[in-house]
Amino acid sequence: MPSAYASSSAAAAPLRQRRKETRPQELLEAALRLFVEKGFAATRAEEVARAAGVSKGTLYLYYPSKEELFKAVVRQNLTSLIAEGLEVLAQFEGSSSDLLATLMNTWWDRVGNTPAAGIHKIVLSEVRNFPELAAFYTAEVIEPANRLFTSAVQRGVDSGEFRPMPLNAVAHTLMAPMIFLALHRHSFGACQPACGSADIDPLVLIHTHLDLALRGLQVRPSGARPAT
Amino acid sequence: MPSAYASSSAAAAPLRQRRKETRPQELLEAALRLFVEKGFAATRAEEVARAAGVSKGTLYLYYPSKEELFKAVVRQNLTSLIAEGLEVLAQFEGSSSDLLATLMNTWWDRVGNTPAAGIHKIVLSEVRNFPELAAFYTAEVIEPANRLFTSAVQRGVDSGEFRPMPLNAVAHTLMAPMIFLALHRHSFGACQPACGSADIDPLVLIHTHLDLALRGLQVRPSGARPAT
Amino acid sequence: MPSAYASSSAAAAPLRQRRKETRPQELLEAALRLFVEKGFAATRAEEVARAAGVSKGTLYLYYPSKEELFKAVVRQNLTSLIAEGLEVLAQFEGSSSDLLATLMNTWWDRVGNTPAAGIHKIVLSEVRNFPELAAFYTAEVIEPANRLFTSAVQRGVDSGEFRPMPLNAVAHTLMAPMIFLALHRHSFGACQPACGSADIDPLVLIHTHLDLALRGLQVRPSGARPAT
Amino acid sequence: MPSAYASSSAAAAPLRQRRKETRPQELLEAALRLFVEKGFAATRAEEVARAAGVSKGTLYLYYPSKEELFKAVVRQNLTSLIAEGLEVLAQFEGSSSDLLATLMNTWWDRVGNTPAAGIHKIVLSEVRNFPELAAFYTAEVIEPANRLFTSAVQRGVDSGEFRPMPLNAVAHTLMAPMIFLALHRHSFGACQPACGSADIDPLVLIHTHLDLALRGLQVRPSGARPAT
DNA sequence: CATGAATGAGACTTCATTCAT
DNA sequence: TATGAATGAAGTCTCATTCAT
Repeated sequence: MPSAYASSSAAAAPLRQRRKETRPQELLEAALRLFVEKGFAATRAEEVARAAGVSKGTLYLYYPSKEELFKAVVRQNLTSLIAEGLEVLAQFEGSSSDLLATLMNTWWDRVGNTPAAGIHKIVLSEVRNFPELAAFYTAEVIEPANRLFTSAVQRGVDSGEFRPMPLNAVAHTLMAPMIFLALHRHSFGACQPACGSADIDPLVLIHTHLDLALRGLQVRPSGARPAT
Repeated sequence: MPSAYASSSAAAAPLRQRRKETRPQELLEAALRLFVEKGFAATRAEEVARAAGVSKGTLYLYYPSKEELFKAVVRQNLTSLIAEGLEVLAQFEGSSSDLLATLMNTWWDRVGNTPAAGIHKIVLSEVRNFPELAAFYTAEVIEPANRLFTSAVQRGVDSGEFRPMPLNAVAHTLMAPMIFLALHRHSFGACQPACGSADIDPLVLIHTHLDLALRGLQVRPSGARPAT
Repeated sequence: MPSAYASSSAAAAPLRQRRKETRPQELLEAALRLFVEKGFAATRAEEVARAAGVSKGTLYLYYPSKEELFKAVVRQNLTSLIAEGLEVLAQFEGSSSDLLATLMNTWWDRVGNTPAAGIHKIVLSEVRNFPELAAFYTAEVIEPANRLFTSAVQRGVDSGEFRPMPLNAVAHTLMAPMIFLALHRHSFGACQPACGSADIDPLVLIHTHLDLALRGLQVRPSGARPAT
Repeated sequence: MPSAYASSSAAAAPLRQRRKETRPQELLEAALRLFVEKGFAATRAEEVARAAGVSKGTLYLYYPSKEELFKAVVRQNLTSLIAEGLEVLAQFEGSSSDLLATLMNTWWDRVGNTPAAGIHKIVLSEVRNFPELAAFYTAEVIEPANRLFTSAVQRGVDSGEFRPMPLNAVAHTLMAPMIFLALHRHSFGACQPACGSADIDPLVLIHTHLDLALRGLQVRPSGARPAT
């Protein structure tokens, strides 16, 4: 019965189709996790494929080489990283202290505390072997993040809320403790519990860091309290 | 022609020099440089040997495996690091603000600004593949450094100079910006000039960071100025 | 020219044949031959692979190490050996002298005169470097073979056909000349013709050995003649 | 004081001299033991040197290569092997049965039960990688031993004591059980106790073997008993 | 599209041999 | 003569990549 065959294959097609479209995503997720866990070189192509539920050959159907897969992982995770931050800044109304507090807490919730934070660790570890990624990552992640925090600080200075200080250095100082914590959680933190600084409570860290930094920034630190 | 012979033999470096005493040091130096540059996995054993001016086999005369070489690099560059800081703390006389400023500047001069700073980057990148290294590094580097800064802050709190705050979080916040800068200089910073946050002047960063942090810490931040 | 294409494609053997089913057997055969010829250590893994018509990597697809390949060779060539003899013993009807004669002739046909006899030579040569192989080979080959001959002699003693004698020593004495001949053929015998005791006709040896041994064993040696 | 120096160096010289002359012997002994234990390929040149109490370089002062050392080991141990047997045969007076019994017991005491028996195992294991040894060993050891036993049997046949039988096959049968036992003791026997046929008592074996073989050989086996 | 058997360049490591001391 | 540091060819094994099915 031709019609029966036709309808059955027609029914199956969408599933295949959907599969085909989600494959890259599944591969990138598996690759991200494994690259973060074991590093680029120590992760075998077949491991990634298996973790994504496909065979070795299929991986190469979507990415021509392990290196290209690596770059794709970085690129794909960058778009989300960037989108996160810019959203927040755009429509914020309130004091600049509250803005910084919101940025940090949001970053931690949406990036630092998710597997995506591992992306920074991989890039940090591997850029020297993938020079082309450097400019890319700098332009797409580091610079925007810098601008984000720089702008937030500038906003506070303009309004008279913050003391005037070297913006780049301040932005760096504001971001470093959180990113550094995320880095450590993806390296030392993965071993024994309480190994390294993994025993630091991220929320306490953010609160304390804001407490310190805002008091340091504010012209009149008296009443300022970070909003957690 | 005697003179010809003399000059030629003077020019020809001996192919097989016997230098058991200095070899380990030379190998460790070459290994440090290459591991920091390319990562552990991407550095071939023979490269290290050649960089140290010896053959592949000679490397294995001194270190039984590439992994042990790596551990030796870490160990050698750490022993001195730890001692430095503890000394400073022990004999310091002056305000705790000045103590923190001194610690940071010293760290930058002796570690952050030397190739040894690259060690932290390698360890961060590779530690998940070397579980035993994790415990070692945590015990020998991370914990002592934490204790060092924790003690310094505690000293300030005890003397009434600093506000009481969560010590671990404060210590982390104090160290992160500097170490993070060092990490970046060994990854993004090695590519194009002014790529990443490599364009931040370390001295400005330290000064600004201290300015912020001390003002945040101090009970009476009015007159406090970091000593650079 | 279609015919030209056809003939040329028929002549060109496919470079990458997929034959998962038959590969292990081919590899084991090649390994047996080479190990017997050159010894375990002197045979390179790649040689075995090439001899089986595959590449180095393919060998490791089927056997995780050269040592495991060696063990597989031993196992494969042994399982059948043991079964053979036990069967013969089980269903034999006739005098014990005839049983011994049959066992020896069978062993020579199925083992001594086949490449499998070389196995004993390899194991003998290499066993001190493979302690676990020693236990395996002893349990799977030496002990069963001893039991086989011991039982056959015991059978003759029980029926009054043979004199009572130390069974282990008799079994050893019965097997030694044949195995020893096989050993020599795989060592000295492989060099020049008529080198060593390779010039001994195995059939004459077996006949003579049986003639001697049975006459020695039998209570009434008068009429006994080995059946060749 | 020149005289003091002179006399002291004169006193030391003989020691050195003696040392120099015993070195080869010490090296050969160490090499024999290690080659028997681990095989030729698995024995490192440095091991041999250390076992002989000298450094790696010194070994090469006496033997130009590991292969030559191996050949020297074989050669040196052959001369003694051969001498042993020929002596015995020459001046024997008594029955041929007693002669065979004497030959076997002597061989076991002087060869089979000494480390020198290991020589046969090494040669057996390695001849195929050292073809030049084959002819040498055959001519110097195997053939003489064959002649020795062949002659003894011939002697018995000539005197009417033994039945006429194929001499080569009889000689092989007579020697095999003892040599085979020695081989096993140097391979399987070195592992766990009671591993392989190592649990056979050599004296029981020889006695039983002679009991069997002589009874098989003798025209009138009635009164014959091997003299142990 | 998907598979996984097959490939082979390349990495780590060993060790026979050399040679400066 | 004796040493042992140094060498580098060679071997085992891995794994990114290809391709017949």
